[in-house]
Amino acid sequence: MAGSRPPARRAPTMRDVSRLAGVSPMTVSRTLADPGLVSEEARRRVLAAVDQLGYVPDRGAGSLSSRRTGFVALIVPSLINPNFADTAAGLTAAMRPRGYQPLIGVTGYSVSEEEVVLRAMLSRRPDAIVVSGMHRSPAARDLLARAGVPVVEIWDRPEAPIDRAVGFSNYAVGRLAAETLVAKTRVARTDIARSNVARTGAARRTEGAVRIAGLGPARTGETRDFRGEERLRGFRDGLAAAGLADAPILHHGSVAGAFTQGAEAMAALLARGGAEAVFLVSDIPAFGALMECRRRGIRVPEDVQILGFGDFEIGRQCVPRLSTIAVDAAEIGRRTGALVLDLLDGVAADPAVIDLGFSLLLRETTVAESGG
Amino acid sequence: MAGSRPPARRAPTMRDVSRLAGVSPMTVSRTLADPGLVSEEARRRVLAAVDQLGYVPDRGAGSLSSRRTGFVALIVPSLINPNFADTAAGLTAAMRPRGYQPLIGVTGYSVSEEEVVLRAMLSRRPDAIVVSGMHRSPAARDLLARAGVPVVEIWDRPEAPIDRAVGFSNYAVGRLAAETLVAKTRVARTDIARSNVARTGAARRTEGAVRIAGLGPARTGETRDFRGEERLRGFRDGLAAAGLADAPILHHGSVAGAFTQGAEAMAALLARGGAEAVFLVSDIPAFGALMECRRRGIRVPEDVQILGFGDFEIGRQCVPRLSTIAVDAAEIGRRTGALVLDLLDGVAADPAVIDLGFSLLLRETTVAESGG
DNA sequence: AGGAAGCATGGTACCGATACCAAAGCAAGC
DNA sequence: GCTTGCTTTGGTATCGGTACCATGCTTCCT
Repeated sequence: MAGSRPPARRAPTMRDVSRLAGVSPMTVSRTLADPGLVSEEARRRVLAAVDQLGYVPDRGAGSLSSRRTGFVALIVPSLINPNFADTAAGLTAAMRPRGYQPLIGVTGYSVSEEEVVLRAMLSRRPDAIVVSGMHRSPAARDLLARAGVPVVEIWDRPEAPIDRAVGFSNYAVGRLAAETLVAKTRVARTDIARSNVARTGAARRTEGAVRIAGLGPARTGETRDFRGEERLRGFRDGLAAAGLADAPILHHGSVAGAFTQGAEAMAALLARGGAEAVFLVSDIPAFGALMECRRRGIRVPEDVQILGFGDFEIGRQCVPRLSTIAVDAAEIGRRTGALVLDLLDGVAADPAVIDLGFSLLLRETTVAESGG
Repeated sequence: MAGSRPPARRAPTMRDVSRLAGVSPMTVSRTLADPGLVSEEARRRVLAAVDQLGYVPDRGAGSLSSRRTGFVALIVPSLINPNFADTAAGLTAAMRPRGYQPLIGVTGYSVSEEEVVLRAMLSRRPDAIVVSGMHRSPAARDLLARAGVPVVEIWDRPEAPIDRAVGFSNYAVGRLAAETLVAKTRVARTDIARSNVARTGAARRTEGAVRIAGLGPARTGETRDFRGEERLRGFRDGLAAAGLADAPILHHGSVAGAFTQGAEAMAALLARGGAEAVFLVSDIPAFGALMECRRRGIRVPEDVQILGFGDFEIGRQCVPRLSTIAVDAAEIGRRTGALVLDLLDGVAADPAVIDLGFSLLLRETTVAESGG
């Protein structure tokens, strides 16, 4: 009958293989771990026995003895966020050929949950730990510092890393966003003045205070998007440096359902009088904001310019294509994987902090450079 | 200096805790596993020692002895696909409160890779295995059947499950898609005839053969999206049942970069004369197709109706909102988690195959029911 | 020829927890 | 008072591998 399992007869062990092959268990172990150590003849017999029995080694048992588990803990806020999914995929791809298995822990952006997840990971004795961001509870930081294995903080650029870091400065992303929108607003006004369009909205925009807004996560509550907050902080500072200290910065709620949050934040901004240009801390809410504009017949970029962050696939595909500040999420994963492998091999030549940087991708939700 | 780790002094063991607390290791073990078994006094002393030493039990060692690892293997084609990410999140949420750790394996839709990943998982001796879909290599199926632990196939509705299954019939989804588009095409023609619009394209559509198309994955190659293929098969059969056996079914390539694939497939379809209505096997390429239409000034749903699958967040947010056939990906994960817990507790009351069904969500990329 | 060095193999002692059984301590029942 | 049974605790073996050391044999060198 479907649904029944064979009575769980014990899986064959190395001892079973060794008996069948007529060698000692040690020879079986060596054959599987480093075939070069055993004779051609022994290897042949062992592999035949492995095949015949369908033997799959128990790495848990091996780990206990060798004190290497082959696990790499990866703790991220969410797997739904394509950025972290990409990073997880990149890390996995880099490490699986060497037999490492990622242990993925998801915190749901919760500070307290990170600690719980971290404890669960540590009980599996990972050979290395990869965590996102640089902000965490003191207890969590302490657990990491005492873990006795390589620790890599990713997706940020800590001043004082616990051990290593692979990422970029979220604060600098925000600064660049501010500078970009300040410049683009100037371009837009020039274009409008030059083309002498008599539309009310456009006409109004060529005079008066520059209106640039930022939309990002709230800085309170149990769930926190610290990296988004950093970008928003950099953005605010960047605007202040350009003399726009009173620019509206609107905060939306929890990071879950980010599409909707972007739409709602944009609606709130419009209710407050709108803006000429808006920075959103992620492409996901930026897409939501873009769609909100479309629903209301607000033209992008003519009426409102939109700048996102992350270079998500969705921003490349939508119409108009989203201008964004790009980071290579998969590369963060791959680079972290390579670094971890080096550290585990004792070949740690890299600097403590690897800054992968970011790049500005001006597409269709910001205005083009003023021609001539 | 940043980047240096403390010399990896051995982590404290249960023995260290027992010495500090003045009890035997067994009492420590019991305190942690089932506190009700030890006296108030002993429990207090043990917990204090645990706290003082920062002891984290080694579950690998425990597993070896108890023959329960607390791992649940989850093998999916991709984590980038939000559907599987949602399912993974749902499964994780359901199982973590009971101390189970998901071991996520990603196959990249590759048949041969699934076998490799499965072997890697088996070497960790998971207490249960969850795999997506029902199509796999004979060797992989054999490994699963002999694993000696509960096996749950998800995201499909196998006739002969290896053990258990939680999902829905992808074939039936395709049939429903066909029926839906046949009906919707009739509605659209009626509307157009009634409103007497003189537009060339519209006029042409009220006569001649119904043109309904399907866009989905190729059925060859090393990477296969079997579930998408099933939906497309059901769609083709559904059209044939409606007398449209010669409807164009276009296949796109690898499942990676599905946004672009949808756009390209739509472009190819338009090059072949277009269609009145199109079914795409996932919302991701459906969104790509929708944007391709927008780039070309083709109106949706007036000129082309689009129906997707999956009810992804993106389809809820985009303009126009995507009509789709919805499945609850997170619920598949949660339900699977609950089933696995029951099986591990020996409370297996559920039927071998749990069909969660699906539902039709008619939003804005298909025409509304004809008024009156 | 004698000894050093290297290769292939095996034996033994763990790794750090839990299962299982034994036993001590104590209260209740006759 | 002694047995019975429950609660609480501890000792010992073991889970399935690998580290480490020892051994037998061959090869090569002086």
